[in-house]
Amino acid sequence: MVGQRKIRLYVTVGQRMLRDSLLFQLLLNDDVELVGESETGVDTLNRLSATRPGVLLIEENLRDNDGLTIAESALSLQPSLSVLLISDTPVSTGRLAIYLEAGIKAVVSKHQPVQELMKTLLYIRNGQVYVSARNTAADDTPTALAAYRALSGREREVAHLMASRIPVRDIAEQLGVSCKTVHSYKDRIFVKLGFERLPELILFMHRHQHGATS
Amino acid sequence: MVGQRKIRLYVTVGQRMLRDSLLFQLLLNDDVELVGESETGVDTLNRLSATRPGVLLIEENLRDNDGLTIAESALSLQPSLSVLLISDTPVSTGRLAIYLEAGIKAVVSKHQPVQELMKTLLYIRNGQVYVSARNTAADDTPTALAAYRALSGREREVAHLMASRIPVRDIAEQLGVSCKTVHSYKDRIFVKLGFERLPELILFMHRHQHGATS
DNA sequence: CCTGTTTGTAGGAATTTCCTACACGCAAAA
DNA sequence: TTTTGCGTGTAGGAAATTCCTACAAACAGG
Repeated sequence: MVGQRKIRLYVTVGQRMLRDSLLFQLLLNDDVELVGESETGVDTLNRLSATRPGVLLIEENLRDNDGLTIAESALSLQPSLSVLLISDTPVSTGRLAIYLEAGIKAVVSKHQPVQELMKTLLYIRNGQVYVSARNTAADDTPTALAAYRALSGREREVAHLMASRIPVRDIAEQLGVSCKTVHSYKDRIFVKLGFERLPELILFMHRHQHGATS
Repeated sequence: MVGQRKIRLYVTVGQRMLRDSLLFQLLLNDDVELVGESETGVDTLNRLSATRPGVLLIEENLRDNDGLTIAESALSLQPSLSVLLISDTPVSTGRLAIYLEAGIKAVVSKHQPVQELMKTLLYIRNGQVYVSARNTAADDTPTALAAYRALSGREREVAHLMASRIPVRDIAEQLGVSCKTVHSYKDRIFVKLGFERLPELILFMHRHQHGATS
């Protein structure tokens, strides 16, 4: 129901730290199967036929070459490949058009939240093109913010407590309800905000004041 | 026993994607409390006194200023601050000396694995200086690799299966042991390799061939 | 041969995740 | 105004996970 087969992912990102942290995120999703990774463009092209990825996640600026160029070569080698480009700067409409023209399925800028990357990845998994609503930076979590405002009172309380790392059992005690109930809130909050785990909530709450305890 | 109080962390990283993904990692640790984040140096200095962080994680190259300069200003404002600099390039000994001279507690390069960041953060939490064994890149996971070789046969089997995302219950079945046993292996593997969750193992296994299924 | 460590195996308790349930209240529809 | 329906506060169950502890057989030294 979720989607289709696993995403055979190849990642080409120069800096280890970024590559690692993106991978740690992406690999949390069961549907993502890492088939290869490189730091450079040529290496990527060399290993392409051996790894046969379904999606290539590639940085725009590689030290040996332009990600776009590499992507084009990769596409000619394996036309079924879905390429997701990670650009260093927000992408203008004009530039986006060039990318799409080249056969790239989506572009995400490094100025967008990580979650965008995962979302985009899921969208393009089957070869569809995906143009993010707003790669012009400016507004971050419009969706999540709206969703937050839609939380009920109780849900907000729990969200706030959770973001403060108060253990479920203590929250339950403080609110005078059972742990089960708190878990229910937790589930609902996560579903409503579209989060998967605590750090996302912590960060989100931190970024949006989220007011006082009560 | 673990350590001391929580780490009041301030993060200054320009690109949202990197900042987010680092934060998601760091916030997985209960001891890390995010007190603030900025994209720029001046903003960081402005918010310093209001947030009173214990550790400042700051990029070397900020768009408005040099991370080192900002760090120095921050240190003069709040001498107790532990600064952890994230450099874009591997750090030479000479450069390291300059940094330490300036009062910075540690430097991690973007070419090092993310885990280094967390490790370093924990080390410097109380103001100690921490010089990573090898920021000269070259060898990645020397520790983990050695640890991997030290795994017992059964442990390797389980590690391999887990890295393939085979569910615990299936692994148990395949090996003809109880789920509990598989969990024990899992625990031991994670302890031995120093990992915290599955993506780390998956990535590690992927990077080290680790041979066939059996 | 005695002893300490590793390895294969597993149990228990507490927590978490993922669902389902259900009464109540408010709101829109009829 | 009566009905129908959705959101909200509350909670239970099943399965999975985490974190410990246990323990016998194998092995490694001394």
